[in-house]
Amino acid sequence: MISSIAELISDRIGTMPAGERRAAQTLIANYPLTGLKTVAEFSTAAGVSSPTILRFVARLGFQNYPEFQSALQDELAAQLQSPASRTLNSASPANGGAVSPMLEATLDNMRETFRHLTDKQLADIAARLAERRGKTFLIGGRFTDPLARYMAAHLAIIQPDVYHLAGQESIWRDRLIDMGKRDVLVVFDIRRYQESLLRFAEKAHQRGVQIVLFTDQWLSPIARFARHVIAGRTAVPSAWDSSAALFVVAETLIGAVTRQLEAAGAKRIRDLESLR
Amino acid sequence: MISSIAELISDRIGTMPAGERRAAQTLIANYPLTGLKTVAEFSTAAGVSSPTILRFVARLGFQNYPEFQSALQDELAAQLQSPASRTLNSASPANGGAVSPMLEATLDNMRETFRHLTDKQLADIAARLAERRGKTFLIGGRFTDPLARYMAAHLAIIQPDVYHLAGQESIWRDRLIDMGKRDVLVVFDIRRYQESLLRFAEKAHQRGVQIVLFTDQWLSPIARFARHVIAGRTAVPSAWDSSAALFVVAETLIGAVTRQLEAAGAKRIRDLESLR
DNA sequence: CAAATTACGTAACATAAGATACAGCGCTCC
DNA sequence: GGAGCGCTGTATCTTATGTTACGTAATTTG
Repeated sequence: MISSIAELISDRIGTMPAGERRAAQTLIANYPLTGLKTVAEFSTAAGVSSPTILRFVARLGFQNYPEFQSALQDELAAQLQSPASRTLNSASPANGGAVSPMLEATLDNMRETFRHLTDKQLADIAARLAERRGKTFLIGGRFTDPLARYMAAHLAIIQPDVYHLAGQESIWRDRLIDMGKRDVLVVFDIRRYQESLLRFAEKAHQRGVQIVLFTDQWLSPIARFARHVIAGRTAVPSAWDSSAALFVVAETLIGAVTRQLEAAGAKRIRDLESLR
Repeated sequence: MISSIAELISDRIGTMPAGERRAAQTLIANYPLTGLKTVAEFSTAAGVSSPTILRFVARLGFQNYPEFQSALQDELAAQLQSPASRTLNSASPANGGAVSPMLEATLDNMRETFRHLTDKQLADIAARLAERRGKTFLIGGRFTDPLARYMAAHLAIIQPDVYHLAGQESIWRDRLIDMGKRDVLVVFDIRRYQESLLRFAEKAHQRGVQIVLFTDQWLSPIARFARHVIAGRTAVPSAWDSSAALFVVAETLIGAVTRQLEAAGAKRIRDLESLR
């Protein structure tokens, strides 16, 4: 079974004429980057003419050059998104037993998620959430609503005016009237994206509410209205998508906000304690 | 020092207008592949127009789009040649910030949690949950209730008689009357352990209910009554404990139960779809 | 050794890509 | 509430990219 283009090439390189073989070797030499460049660049890199390159990709079975490039990009995307295959996880060496591939995938998802997330982004979002000028609303979809609850439960302790929007759509909608420019709406929405959330986010956006979106790597349509977008990896060997990466980001944010509000928050926590 | 384009983007994303920010977010979401496609593809992926993409790359300091793509390719080439540096340097190398320790601690927690958890234990619990002789109840504490909800939301799809116990203590207590030997109660309880949960678990235990307990490494007193105990690591450099490890265990279990119920579950899911 | 076939490059072509000009709109700031 | 500014999208244009046709050179075969 031939799965990658590299394999396909080495499979057929024996039957190729000289010029095309040079093209093949050049591509393999620093795969797959040469293939992502233009035909002209590829051809000069290989020291052959453009038509030779085109005949080369035609021989591989592609209809035209763009199709060939798309295939390479897809392959690259698959590689970049699941480093699992190559990353011989150094941190869990003494693991003779087949520990859950689920765990491995989840750990990879988290690393990947944070790789695409800079400290600055997180700090910006934390600052926004810590800024006590307005209210904070949290809402989630079918499976992600618990994440919204989790975050709300923590934030509500360290600062006032934190509200989790639960229940029926009509209930949230009525809360829109309380929402304005100074407020923040945290939305969790992963595939399959929910129409109701989109409608709600749009209306909130129209009212000037700043939206922080937690979504998956394919980006919920709500990204359109969001001030900040956090794209978490969700792919795991299961029938369900994993929200674990988003959960960790949420915890990280909770920690960051807590740190920023330390002074004020500490007093608040003392006050809360004394209320019990 | 700004070394990668991803950093450059997150550095300037704050100063960008809405449309360009969407472009930036889309690119970061699956970096760098979107940037290697054509302007048209990039623009539709981001939901903006082509000129916005071009303005975006111009703002990053590139003369034109091809120059931008070349830069991305160079970066990718460097990455592909030394896969080791990928996981290390990542998108946030200069990590004076407090983000990475949080992630590292969380990842360690998960590894530790699973190290103390055998495949057999997980399989046993999954089997118990998949066994459709009785009902499944889920309940959680102040911060862990969302985990119970999350698990309930998934289990309820693949099998009947799954109930999340929410709201006031008196409400759960009344549900005890429906619970018996054939039933399973999943409890989430981490420090500071809640009296109310303990009381409830004890009564359920007296009625012969099988208890599956998610707790921290210090073990909630409910462990005394539990048939299965999952002890997750919770320590992170934050004012709060982390429930992330328990979350991942929960997801793993959801996956395992789903697999066991595959045949029956698939039919059930089809039936559900047809109800919409 | 000669003839035919295949491979390769040059050059012209068509197409699709990136770039630009401009107008409308929304937003912010008086 | 009004004026100004800045952002965004549509439509147009230009560039350069991929593609094809054709002639020449190399290679193989009878």
